[in-house]
Amino acid sequence: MTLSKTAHDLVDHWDRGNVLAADCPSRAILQHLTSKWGTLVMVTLATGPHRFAQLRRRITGVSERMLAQTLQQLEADGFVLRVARDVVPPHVSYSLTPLGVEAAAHVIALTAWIEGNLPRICAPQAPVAPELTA
Amino acid sequence: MTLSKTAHDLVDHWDRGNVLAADCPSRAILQHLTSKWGTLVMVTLATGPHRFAQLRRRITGVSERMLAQTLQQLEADGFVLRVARDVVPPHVSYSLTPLGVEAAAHVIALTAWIEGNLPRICAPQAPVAPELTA
DNA sequence: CGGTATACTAACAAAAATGTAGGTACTTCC
DNA sequence: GGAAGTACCTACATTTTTGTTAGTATACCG
Repeated sequence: MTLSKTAHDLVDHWDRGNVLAADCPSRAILQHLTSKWGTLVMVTLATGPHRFAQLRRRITGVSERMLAQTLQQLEADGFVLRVARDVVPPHVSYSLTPLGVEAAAHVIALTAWIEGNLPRICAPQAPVAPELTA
Repeated sequence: MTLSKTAHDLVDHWDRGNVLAADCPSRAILQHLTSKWGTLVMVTLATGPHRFAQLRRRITGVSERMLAQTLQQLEADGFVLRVARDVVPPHVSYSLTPLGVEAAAHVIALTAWIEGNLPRICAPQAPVAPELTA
């Protein structure tokens, strides 16, 4: 009986993820973490807990809607922790969970590499491709 | 004259990127690398050169259109190299440039972490959030 | 000779992401 | 007292992304 299917393990046979498989849950997680704002939220929260408005000010360009949505998603995935104090002018604090800290380490490595190598990346090729710029 | 603006350096004063700034070019690069298919293409090409149809078969779920678009973008950014042999049934080979190899290392670290920790991520929380699942 | 494969592009359509505006309930600052 | 700040949500509008279908020129397989 060593090859039982254990049927429930992870909703499916994904005891180990495979992002190249379209229906593997790992792909959804990857999308959340690498979404336009998800990455930036992770990077920012890695520097310490932030309040909603505070995040919004640091991450230039996010709308309230997108920030809220992104935070909820990351919270659902277990990467960020939301702590709300029930006071009258609302006070909510967002921070990374232990799992979030691990994940953040990787996205930070990527963003840091990009930031540090921007000159190399922008310089040579990339002749201002007309429509691919955006 | 040590503080000249050198006006062109990087289209702007971005000698070092800052993804938190909305108009910093690093943010666009980040988007390309972390786009839905961009990440998967990088991961796949990191295992060696691939032809178009080959990539399409390995990355489950991409449409031809998206794959072509993604490849062009990554090529413009200087991460992938496209080599076309002008033969009648077209033969094109895609591979990572040295810059691409460096970038790929980071996205691979992230995807590998996710794949390896899927049980931890899916297990506890994430009670199948109704609409955030997708 | 008909079907399949290659590497795409163009045109059109549908779906998903994102932005905007307005509202809430109450407090602090000027 | 009026303005601004807090942390959001809801509805609506727009933008972006993604998918679908068809087409190209030619060669190989049976």
